[in-house]
Amino acid sequence: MSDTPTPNHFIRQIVIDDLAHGKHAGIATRFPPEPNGYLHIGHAKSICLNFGIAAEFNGRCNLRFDDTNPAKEDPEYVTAIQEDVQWLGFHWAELRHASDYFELIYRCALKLIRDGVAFVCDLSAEEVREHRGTLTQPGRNSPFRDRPVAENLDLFARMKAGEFADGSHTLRAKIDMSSGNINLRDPALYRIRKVDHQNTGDAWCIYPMYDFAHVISDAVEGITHSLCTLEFEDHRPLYDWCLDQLPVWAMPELADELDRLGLKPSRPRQIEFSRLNLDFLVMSKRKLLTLVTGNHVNGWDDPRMPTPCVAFAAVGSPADAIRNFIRNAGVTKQESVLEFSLLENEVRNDLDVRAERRMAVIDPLKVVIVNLADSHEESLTMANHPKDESRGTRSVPFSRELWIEREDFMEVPPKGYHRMVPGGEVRLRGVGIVKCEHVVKNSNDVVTEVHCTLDGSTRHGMSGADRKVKGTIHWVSAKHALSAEVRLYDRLFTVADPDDDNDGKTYRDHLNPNSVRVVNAQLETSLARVAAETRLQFERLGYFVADRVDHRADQPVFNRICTLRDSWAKAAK
RNA sequence: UGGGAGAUCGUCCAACGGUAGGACAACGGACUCUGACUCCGUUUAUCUAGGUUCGAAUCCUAGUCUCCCAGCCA
Repeated sequence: MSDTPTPNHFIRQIVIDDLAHGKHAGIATRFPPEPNGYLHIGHAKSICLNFGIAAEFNGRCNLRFDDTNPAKEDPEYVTAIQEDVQWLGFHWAELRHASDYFELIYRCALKLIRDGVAFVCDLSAEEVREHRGTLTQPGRNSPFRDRPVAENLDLFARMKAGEFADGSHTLRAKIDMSSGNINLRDPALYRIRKVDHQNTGDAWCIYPMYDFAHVISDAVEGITHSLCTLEFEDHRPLYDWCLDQLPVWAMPELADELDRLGLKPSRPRQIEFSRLNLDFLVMSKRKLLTLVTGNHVNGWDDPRMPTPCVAFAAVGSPADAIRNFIRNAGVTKQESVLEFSLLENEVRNDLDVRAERRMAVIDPLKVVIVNLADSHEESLTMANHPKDESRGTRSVPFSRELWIEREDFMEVPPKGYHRMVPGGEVRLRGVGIVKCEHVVKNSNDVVTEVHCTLDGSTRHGMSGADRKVKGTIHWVSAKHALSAEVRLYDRLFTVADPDDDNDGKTYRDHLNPNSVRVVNAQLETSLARVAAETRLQFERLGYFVADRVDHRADQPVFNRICTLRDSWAKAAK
């Protein structure tokens, strides 16, 4: 979609160099989510990176579910994740599961045992922890570390056969209990979990750990560049150890299974990059889940959630804007927190060109044009887009009584105020210049009506129409107005870093009580005809989208995507 | 006190021994039938200290700060 050149970054450069040196015939990447939750905008970076690199260099990118922990996973998430990837505009070469490779991974484990570099350990989780040592002290060998190969083979077969209880045995790599890198202190490769798996059912009761399954999955799929986030940096030595021990591209005992699955293995390289973080948001799955279960938001598709497909689609952010935002954010190993305004900027840029304009009044105040007849009624023709004639025009009914935005009138204006004031003039968008002649108040001194006269010589198309006035305000004909529910969303948290609990407060203490405001708005009539999910600009207010599920012609519901930039509000504050 | 990684405007990203540049933000101005969009301008940065070099963000040395790791999670 973008016509700007792809910005370079260190991973892209590695790929370019690898290709230039003939290291690979073609490049292959993968996006490997665990189906244990919904994706959020942080994942979108990985999606854009992996699929983007593959697309740019005519490679392939698989969508692979890293489903090695059946207790936490659910098919609901595998469906949702696929939708997210597609919503972002990407297509996978193959849809795979790590669980597709359980047989291959099992045979790899067998080789490790035969080669004397893996053993069955009878230690409990607690005991393993005690043997592991600490960050500064080396661990101690398991008493089962030197079991003979035959015994390991037998025990591992019995683990697989279901003879042992969960947690009673593990298969562990035999590496180095004194390593400064804790991942190398004889890490677990397999554990027993007698639970059904969302993809393989009850076929297995032993499941490979991430470190073991992921590297083999990468290798058998022929992934050339295995891109992951920074926290896996110190797993890389284990990743490479597995590759050294298990040249899956040259293991005869894997041939039939590889063939069955149509796989062509090669040696992958792991490269780490920093996560995408946004201020005023939390990203951890646990915290997001709490927001949902604690009813702080209305479900995973609440527009305030940082989830890409469900929430961004719900709130109407175009996928293009998300992709541009991520492209502009770059790829580095530096940990960073992006300002939310970067995202908003992309959304506004995108919507400014694509969204048609309409008028809506969110906080109505009655205006009566006293020099028009009671029965006055006409139809004005207004452009749908100020910079794109091809978007056509629409007719907007105009009559004697209108709604304007309450904040567009002030009895005692501050200096610099360009809108309607007693005795002052202002332009009604598409109509002409009106002068405020009189104000009606109720017993509480609240303004209930503003009476104006319309200067006929300034009507649209007349010679006086060019006369300058400071302000132009939007309006809706009261007689024709459509009453509608409009949901005004704001940021979910009041502080830039809700995760910071140094002051003793948690992210829950920083929830914005006004993150959503539901109002009854008055819309121009044409808005009855828009389809759900249509994105529009309500002039001077912001970008809005017709709610994908709740919007109906007879009962319109719009969500605010974001406001327009408002330099007056800023100056007035 | 172990292992791994990272430090450039307020924020993010460039600069790969040769003028520290861009985006966003902020500020000022122009334009405007959206206080939008657009346009113009301004402010602000190389973690510190040494060294090498005609020349250092970049190379070397020594510090400092930040992040990650002690799941049979990923």
